[in-house]
Amino acid sequence: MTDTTIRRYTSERETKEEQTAEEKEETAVCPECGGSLVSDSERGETVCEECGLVVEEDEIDPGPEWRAFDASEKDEKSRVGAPTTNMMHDKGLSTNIGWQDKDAYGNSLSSRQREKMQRLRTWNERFRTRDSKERNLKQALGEIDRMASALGLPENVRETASVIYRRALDEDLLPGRSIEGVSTASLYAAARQAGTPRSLDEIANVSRVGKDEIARTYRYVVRELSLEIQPADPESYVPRFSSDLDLSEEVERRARQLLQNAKEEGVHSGKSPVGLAAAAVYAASLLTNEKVTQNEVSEVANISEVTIRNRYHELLEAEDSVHP
DNA sequence: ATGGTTTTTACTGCGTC
DNA sequence: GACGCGGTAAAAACCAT
Repeated sequence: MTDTTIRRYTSERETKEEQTAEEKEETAVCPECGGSLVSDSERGETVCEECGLVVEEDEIDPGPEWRAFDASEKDEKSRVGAPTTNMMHDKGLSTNIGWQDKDAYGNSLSSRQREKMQRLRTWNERFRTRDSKERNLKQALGEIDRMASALGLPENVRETASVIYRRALDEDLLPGRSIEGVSTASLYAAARQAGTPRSLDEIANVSRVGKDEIARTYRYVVRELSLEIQPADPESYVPRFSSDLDLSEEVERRARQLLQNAKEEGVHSGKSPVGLAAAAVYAASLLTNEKVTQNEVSEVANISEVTIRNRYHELLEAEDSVHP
């Protein structure tokens, strides 16, 4: 690294001291060979140009964290100013009006002035939070949209999800939770409400937050907004699975029938709806001679083959006891 | 935290192509 | 021999308490 780079780091605020210090360093000589020394601020070392001897190590780099190539980058990357944070809706950049009722010189304000400042504080706060909610919403809706299209969910589900999110926002459910998490939970809830459920795993795959956080947030949102969401109906998975497996309408119809019988027999309780649906599709494919393997079904349903086996036996038993 | 239930994992044996 | 299928035991995950 040459000294031109060093200059660039500090060009804006080069002071006399820095310049003289720099010159002193460059005119210093290597104790080994007498060659001139060069400081490499990127490595934090001072080395001899001639023999490569490292004279100083672990120096502190006085420059900004990264190289800046133009004025705007310099603004972003300089060490000056309060750190921005995502913890606050506006990254901590908005204006706050102090509470002390002092002017810039520290003198107390007249009562008239005090009232004025109080009104300003009130309005400032109002605008700021309204803006923040809108920004928040905008981001969340974008996120919901992204995930919904990734999952192939229709328009009405997105609508429902945004409504849920908006309610969560209005009820002040957001503090302490991430926008990502709440929007994902809203989408999950909406998909279930609309009868086109996606499993937690599928949702987690397209979301930026992990499965457990989604589940936690989902429970919370459902409870706080007292949303009524029934456990997913196995039948609602059937169309998706059968179309993923290129199966006919006939199979789909048969699978539904199996599930309805099972429902009347009360076979499913506590069993995962996805497993039931997968088993029904598999059983139906056998009954209609459009065989798919257990493995294929387990792939599209994200369920183990063992579960499919267990469930489809139960389904067939239920079918027998209803039918001849 | 705990215990009961369900699901998954891993392994095995059997029959078929 | 690879594949599909069935079964089992033990581990892991889930859920209500």
